[in-house]
Amino acid sequence: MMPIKKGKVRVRFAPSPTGGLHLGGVRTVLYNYLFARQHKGSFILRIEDTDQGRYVEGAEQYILDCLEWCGLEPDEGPHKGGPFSPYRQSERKESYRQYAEQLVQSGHAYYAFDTPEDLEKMREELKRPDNPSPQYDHRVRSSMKNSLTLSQDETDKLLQQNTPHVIRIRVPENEIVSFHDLIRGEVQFNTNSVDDKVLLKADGMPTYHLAVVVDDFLMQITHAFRGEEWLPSSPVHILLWKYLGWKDSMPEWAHLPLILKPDGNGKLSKRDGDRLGFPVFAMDWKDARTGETTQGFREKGFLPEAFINLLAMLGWNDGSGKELFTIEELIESFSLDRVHKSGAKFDFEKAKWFNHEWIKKIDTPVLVTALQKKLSEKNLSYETHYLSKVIELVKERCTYVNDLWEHSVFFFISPDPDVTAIVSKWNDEKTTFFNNLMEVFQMVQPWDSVSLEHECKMLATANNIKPGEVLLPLRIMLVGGKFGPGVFDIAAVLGKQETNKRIASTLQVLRNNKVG
RNA sequence: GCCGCGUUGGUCAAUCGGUUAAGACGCAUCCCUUUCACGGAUGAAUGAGGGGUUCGAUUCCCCUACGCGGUACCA
Repeated sequence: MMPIKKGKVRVRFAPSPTGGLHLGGVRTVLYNYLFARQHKGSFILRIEDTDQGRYVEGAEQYILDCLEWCGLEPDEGPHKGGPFSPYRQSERKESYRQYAEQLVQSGHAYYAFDTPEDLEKMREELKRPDNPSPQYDHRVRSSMKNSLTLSQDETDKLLQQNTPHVIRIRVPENEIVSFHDLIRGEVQFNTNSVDDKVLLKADGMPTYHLAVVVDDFLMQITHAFRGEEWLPSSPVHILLWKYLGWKDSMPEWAHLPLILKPDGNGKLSKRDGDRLGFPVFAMDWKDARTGETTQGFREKGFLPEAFINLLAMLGWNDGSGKELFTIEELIESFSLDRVHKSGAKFDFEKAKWFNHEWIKKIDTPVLVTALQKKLSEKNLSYETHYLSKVIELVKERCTYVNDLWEHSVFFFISPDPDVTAIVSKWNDEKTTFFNNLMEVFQMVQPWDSVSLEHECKMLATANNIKPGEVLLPLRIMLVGGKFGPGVFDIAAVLGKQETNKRIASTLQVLRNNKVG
């Protein structure tokens, strides 16, 4: 059993506005959500709606739509408020400066007046083959223009003149920062390899480093889950919790393994999806810069249940070999100590398998609704009862929800039978047989698959025809080609009138064909 | 370069010192189905390398190799 902090569990998800909700992002939300639900806690959505200081149109709505589709409803968030409003980054920006100033007062941060050019010059001058990217750290800060090297008067003067400046954390020399990660155990860093990260930018906006710590503290977050790419900056965050005097309120950390591209290694990116032909976003994602839209899992025809299921299994399992989980079962059995340490390559074939399984498993009405939507696009309308029967027959052959239509068109539109496969073997005996079959079908009671098959085969035997010789023709008459579920199942659903109508019309086609 | 994290079949992975090293996806073959799928059966395929510790290491420790992540006034 995982040691849980005292007090109510509070977890948060804080997506950036420019990335779309990709696989890794959704998995992070999912694990947050599962953990919160399991511990009867709160799942908080804190949204970043600005990028480089500019408001990103539609970012918030996109995130909310994705979460809704996935069924991962936050308990607190920008759209529904909560005790720690506001939940939008753009509405919180005013409050960060005081915390940065507080750190300056206590000696754990300092003002830095270096211009971007100064920084570039420093990096260029200190660059060595064995140190290609020099950091602004305890070794170099003494030779830079900041409140540690300037006198108090000079500093005050620069501040009064509104000289552009940032506030940087003053990382101590040669100290060990260690913390416990719920997934990785004890993790240690020597502060000598940690640089003096900017906390407050020249435009007055906080960097992520300051913002997460302040926000997590103010929102009383108890458990912080994020991608493994954040592990290297965690010592900065730990130091901030300590220097702000909040060490006792620091959340438990969990750095989740990365989701990797299927070929080669490396983090999965949007480009990999484009390149390899599969979605990486939960829903269609329109890139604000290029105006390009990339297809999402929803639009591709994935069931949210399947999407959630496959994502949950990418980095976690319950140890029993079970792979199909409902969200309730996931809440029940999820545990952080069974989350893997290493990244998992995304396998789209396996993702398709999950969806296929879920299409077979999900309640028919869900699929009926999906099919109805497609039908209304075609200006067709059928009653639910009929659609349910159709879906029962075709769902097991569908990988995507969108396949339902293609696999069932012939139930709604009379096919144009492709007689090429049967015309060469056609003869008068078969014409007679099918004429008789229509008469037999007219009488058959009850109109179900078993009776139809029985009557058809009886008639064939009586006419000295092998059943196999008439089965393919019958299929082509009813569905138009060599595909689809069992012929008699199809006939049973189509009904007496429609079945006979299709037999008759194909007979007509064959007659014309012969004449022609 | 430095710092950190990781390494069981092609992929996802079980094993928490003793197993013929599960299972799933994919692949191959066969069966079922007088279509196509579904389904069933079978098969090929795995502990990065080297040292320890131990009666015994895939499992614990160290080194090496490899991979990934970070090294920004991006997140």
